[in-house]
Parts: sequence; structure tokens; C-alpha cells
Amino acid sequence: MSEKTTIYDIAKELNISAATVSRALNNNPKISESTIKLVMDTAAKMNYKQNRLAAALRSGKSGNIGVIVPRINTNFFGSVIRGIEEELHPNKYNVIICQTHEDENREIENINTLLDAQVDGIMISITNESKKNEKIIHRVLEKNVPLIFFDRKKNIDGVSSITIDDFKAGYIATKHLIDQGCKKIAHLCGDQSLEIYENRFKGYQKALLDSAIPFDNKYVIHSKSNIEDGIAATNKLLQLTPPPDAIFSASDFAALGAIQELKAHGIQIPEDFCVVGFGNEPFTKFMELSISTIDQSPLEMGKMTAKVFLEQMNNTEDFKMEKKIVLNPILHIRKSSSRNDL
Amino acid sequence: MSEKTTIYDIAKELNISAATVSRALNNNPKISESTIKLVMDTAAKMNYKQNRLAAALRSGKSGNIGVIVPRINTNFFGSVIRGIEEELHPNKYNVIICQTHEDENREIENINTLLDAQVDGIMISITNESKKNEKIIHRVLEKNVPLIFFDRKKNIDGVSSITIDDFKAGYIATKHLIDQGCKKIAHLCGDQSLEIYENRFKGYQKALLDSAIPFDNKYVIHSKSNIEDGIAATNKLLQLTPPPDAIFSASDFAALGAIQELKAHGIQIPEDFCVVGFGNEPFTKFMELSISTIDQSPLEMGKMTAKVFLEQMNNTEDFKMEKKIVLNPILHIRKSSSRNDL
DNA sequence: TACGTTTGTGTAATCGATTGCATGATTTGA
DNA sequence: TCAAATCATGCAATCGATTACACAAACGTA
Repeated sequence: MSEKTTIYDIAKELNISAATVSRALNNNPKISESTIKLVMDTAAKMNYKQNRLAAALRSGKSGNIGVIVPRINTNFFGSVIRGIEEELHPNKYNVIICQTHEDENREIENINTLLDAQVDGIMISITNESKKNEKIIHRVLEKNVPLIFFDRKKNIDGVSSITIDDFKAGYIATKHLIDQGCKKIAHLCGDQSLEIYENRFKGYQKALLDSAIPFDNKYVIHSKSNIEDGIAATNKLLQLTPPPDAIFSASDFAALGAIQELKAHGIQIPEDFCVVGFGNEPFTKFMELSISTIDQSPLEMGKMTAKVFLEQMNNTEDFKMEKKIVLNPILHIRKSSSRNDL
Repeated sequence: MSEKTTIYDIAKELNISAATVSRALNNNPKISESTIKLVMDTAAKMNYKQNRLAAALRSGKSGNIGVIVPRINTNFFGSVIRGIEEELHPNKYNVIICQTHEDENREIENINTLLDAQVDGIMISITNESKKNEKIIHRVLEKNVPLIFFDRKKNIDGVSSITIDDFKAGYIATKHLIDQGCKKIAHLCGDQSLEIYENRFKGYQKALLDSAIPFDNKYVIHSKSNIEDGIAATNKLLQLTPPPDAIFSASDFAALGAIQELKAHGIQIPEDFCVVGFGNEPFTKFMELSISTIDQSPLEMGKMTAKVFLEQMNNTEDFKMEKKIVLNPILHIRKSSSRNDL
């Protein structure tokens, strides 16, 4: 009834050996055309489905790859995963997803789980730069399991990564604000132990420097990626003398909080104050006062990550391949920073 | 060097049989305490990691479950998957994700892929009600692979499902508009071959009926879940005589399009026109003119789905279990429909 | 002392597909 | 006509963990 047919069933049916069936199903050139056809037809007739677990055990390839992200229900990570899945699907790989919730212990646990499950590769956006997970990363490499970083990476020799140019992103966002005539530009920065936020910050500083605007540390406020932190940070900034006249936020959510607070203070945007966010979250476009922001091309990032993985898998040469791909950030200029009526 | 240790390596090291090692690692009560301790310690020392593929092949349980959704980079599906993952993770299941892009052939292919991969269960939000995928669903059931529907289901005996009460959602949304004094309420409905949209529509009709408001089919416009369709539909509606004074949209995105178009026509919201959307997309809350909408508790839905799956897995009794869980929709009243200054 | 239990381990089969090596059949060439 | 080459297929081991069954040792009881 619901019993699954194996190659042995087919073999018995045709009075041949299971080995021949296996080879026929894999189009092995050693097998005669007629036998191949016969086996194929019988397999179809008997509704044969390969048990990939068995093949996986034998070959050591599970056909699964693991993707580790802080969380999946955000536009950014959801889109990256979508890109990865769409690229790997035609290549017969399944995508297993894990969440870390920014917890490095969880990250280590996830990596171990994926290794136990014999995944053929791991794609990860790490939680932070702590040394704690350095060890496990090396364990992965020792096992020769392809590892690829996307967005949040570590600098480890021999490991490929797909990121965006966060420095440039910070630079063009800040430069844009300067071009709008802003003189005192504040920055809501993220966790500086993460390279991405560090680079956005550096880009911001460099843009100021290039325009001969003095950098002032009091205009830099650390805030997490949420509305509340954006509000709190803006409150602090408005109490300074002089207060800033623009904000480059490393997060769209913090930017949104900033805008809400600025409005609450009766400040006109963009006339009196400009804001640029980061991430191109869907809502930034939909608001009546649409928010200028940096697009990270997450779908593209996911596809690239998958492509690099496939390339490494197909690399039969006897050398390690390391590819560092840096995507170009795209500034979307919207109302929150458009003084020139674009 | 990077060779993985197996139970045979441990067995050889301790001069015992692999069977004993296996039993010890699984805390089999037949094995003496001292041996268990010895094996455990040696396993740790030799950095042993179970090869789950081998265990999976033997036991027929892969430890993976498949989740099929139209796409993952939306707030709704992303959140459902998050809920599923969080609930299954502690139970040592991995989550494999597949996307259908609303294509039923892709759906069938995904199910086959998951079956081939020997997943221990499938959770799916189907693309539509066509008969085409009926057959494959039954194939899954015949194979005794637990199958659970979430959000978009089919009515099939013996299959559990977790949904929200779309009828009630349509009802309370419409009733709310009526309570705001709206008399001519239009409905932007979705694909009526999907039960969810059909029920929202029915709830809308029932609310009208209960308030003795005549149902008028010309106020019902079919539109997909995107801004453009919302704009187009609203345009059509505004050309009617008399035009409606409210819209209940089965999608937040269409509602957003509607609002944009209403504004373009200089119509005051909520004074002259009220709008209620569906889905509680993040942007609905963030807009200056925040959008009233129905929350579907996607995280909760995901967790419930996983719980029902676990319950079925742990059900050792000799009977089939069918559980139909219907979550309560929550109306979030926001500015787009608040005439009473809430 | 003799026999039935209990306890702890080992042997070997099993899950299903793959593959190196062996073998028998057929063809080629001299 | 026979050796060599080619071709198609079978045998059996393998991947690593699990488990039914067998069995020896230790223990208890009459």
C-alpha cells in the first residue's frame, strides 16, 4: 500500500541486480540503452522515489545547506534568504534556516546542529565580532564544510563573503546631507563591534572630513535598530547646543523614531532638518514623508551568496578559493532629505 | 586530522562493541552506569559527533520538517516561519523552507522534493484551491507524513490546520466601518478561489446584512495584494455614482494604494472616507496616517502549527488526530478609520 | 547444588543507494 | 580459430548508527 519502492523492488521485478538499477537510474554509460529505458519505465510505473538519506549517507552529501541569520522575519534577512533559496532550488539543494537572535551561544549551537546534520555548506550572517565564535568557525573550516559570510562577516583567510560597501554607503549618505546644505550632521550608529556599523560610521566621518566639516563626537549616538532608540537618541541630540540639523541613521527604524520625535518637536522636515536612514525597509517608501535610505540589495546579496557557494562546490581543482564580493550601496533620495524638490 | 570519529572508533578505543557505544550514547538503561560514563567521556575526548544521516536512514526519521510558503520575504510568512522555527528548534528539528511563488506546479515540485528528502512533516500554506494539487496532498497522507495547513488550507479529512477566523475578521472590520457612520462600504477582495479571501468577503457581507445595509456588488472589486491594484480599484470606485465612503481591503498593500489614490483626489481620511486593511503589515502602524487593519498573529500561528505537529508526532496511540485551530483576528483601529478620535 | 532471573554486552542484520572489482558475453582483429 | 578487447552486469563492501536476538556472567532462591 503506502510502502515505498526501493531499487531492490525494481531489481526483483526485472530480475536484475540492484546495482544495475542504481546505475541505470543514474544514466551510467556502462549500462545499455535498452536496460536504462526498461529501468526508467519500471521505476516510473512503480512510483519509485529515491531515498536521498541513503544516497546522502553513502556520498556524504546531504543536499542541504544551512543559513544562519539573527532572525528571519525582517525585510532584509527575509529577502536574502529568498535570494539564496531561489538560486539553490534549481540546483537541488534544500535550505535549512536557523536563527540566533543575536545570541552567540545560539550561534555556536546552530553551527553544531548544522554540522551534525551533515549540511553541504553554511551561509551565515554573524551576530558580532566576539572571539567566542572564532573557534567554531575554524572547526567548520577544518571539516572542509564550505562557509560563506553575507552582510556581517569576519575576516578569516580562505573564507568568501558577500557584503555591501558600508563605508561607501555611510559616505554617500552623509555627502548627500552635506549637499543639501546640512552643517551639523548627527549619526545614530549601531553596535561598533560589528564591522558593518563601524564602516558606516567611518564613511560618515570621511565624508565630513572631505567637506571640511569638523567631526564632533557628541553628535554620535549609539542606538539599536528600533523606533524607541531613535526617539531617545533624537531627544538627546535636540538638547545639545547647537543641536544638529541632520541625522544619518544606521538603521531605518531608528530613523523613523527620529522623524517622529522631530515632528513632535515641531521641526520641519526636510526644511529645517534632514534625515537619511539605512536598509530601505518597505515602510520608508510608503510614508507620506518618505524616508531617504540606503538600499542593500538583499535579494541580490542572497543570490550572490548562493552563486559563490555553487562555484566553490563545483571547483574540483586542488586549491582553495576565496572570493570577497562587495555590492554597491544605492542611495534612495526621498522626501526626508530632499530640499531641492526632486 | 579532520576525520570524523564514529562509534566504531570509540568502540575500538575502549575495546567494546559499537553496539554498546551506541546504546551508551543513547542512555540505554541496559548499559551499566560505569560504561555509560566511560563512553560519554571518551566520546567527548575524541570529539565525537553523531552522524544524523546514518541515524536518519536507520530510523526513517530525518529530523527535518519542510515548510512551504508562497514567498518568505513578507512580514506575514516570515513571522510564521519564525514562530515555527522557534518552537521546533528546542525539539531538535531543522526547518527546510520552500517557496512556491503562487505557482501550483512549483508547489507540487516542492512537496515531492521534501518527500524525497524524507522530511518528518510538512507545513504548508497552499497557493490556491485548484484540484491539481489535491492528488499530491493525498500522496503525502498515504505516506503517513504528517501534513499541516496554516493560513491557507484545504478541507481534507484528517488534516490539521491553523488559521485565523477570516469570516469574523471581515465581519468586525466591516462592522467597525459601519460604526464609524460609513454607509457605502466597498470591498477590495482577493482571489476568491482561496478560502481566506472568500471568508473575508462573506464576513463583510454578513456585517452589512446585520446592519441592514444593502449589499451592492458594484462595490466589490477584485484586486491583488499590491499598491497598484489598490490604486486602480479605488479609481474605479470613485467613478461610481454614488461613490463609496469606505473601503475594507483584504490586503494592507491594496489599502495603502487606496489611501494614496484617495489623497490624490483630495478626499479627507477619515473624515470623508474610512479605510481598513488586512494583515497588520509594519508600515500600517508607522504611517503618519496610520492604517486600521486586522492582525493575524503570524508568530502565534507559526508556534501553534509547530505545536500541533509535535503533538501529532508524540501521539503513539493508534488513531489519527485532526485538529482545526482557528485563531482570533484582532482589529487594530488607527487613524484611517477613527472618526471618534480614539 | 541446581535452576531461574536479571544484567550487561556482543553478533549480525538492517536502513537504501552507490561503486570497485570480478565475471561472463560478445565483438574485434590477426 | 583463438586471444584480446570491449561491453554489460552481478557480487559484495560501504556509508554510520540502531536494534532484535543471543549469550555469558552474576545473583537469588529453594
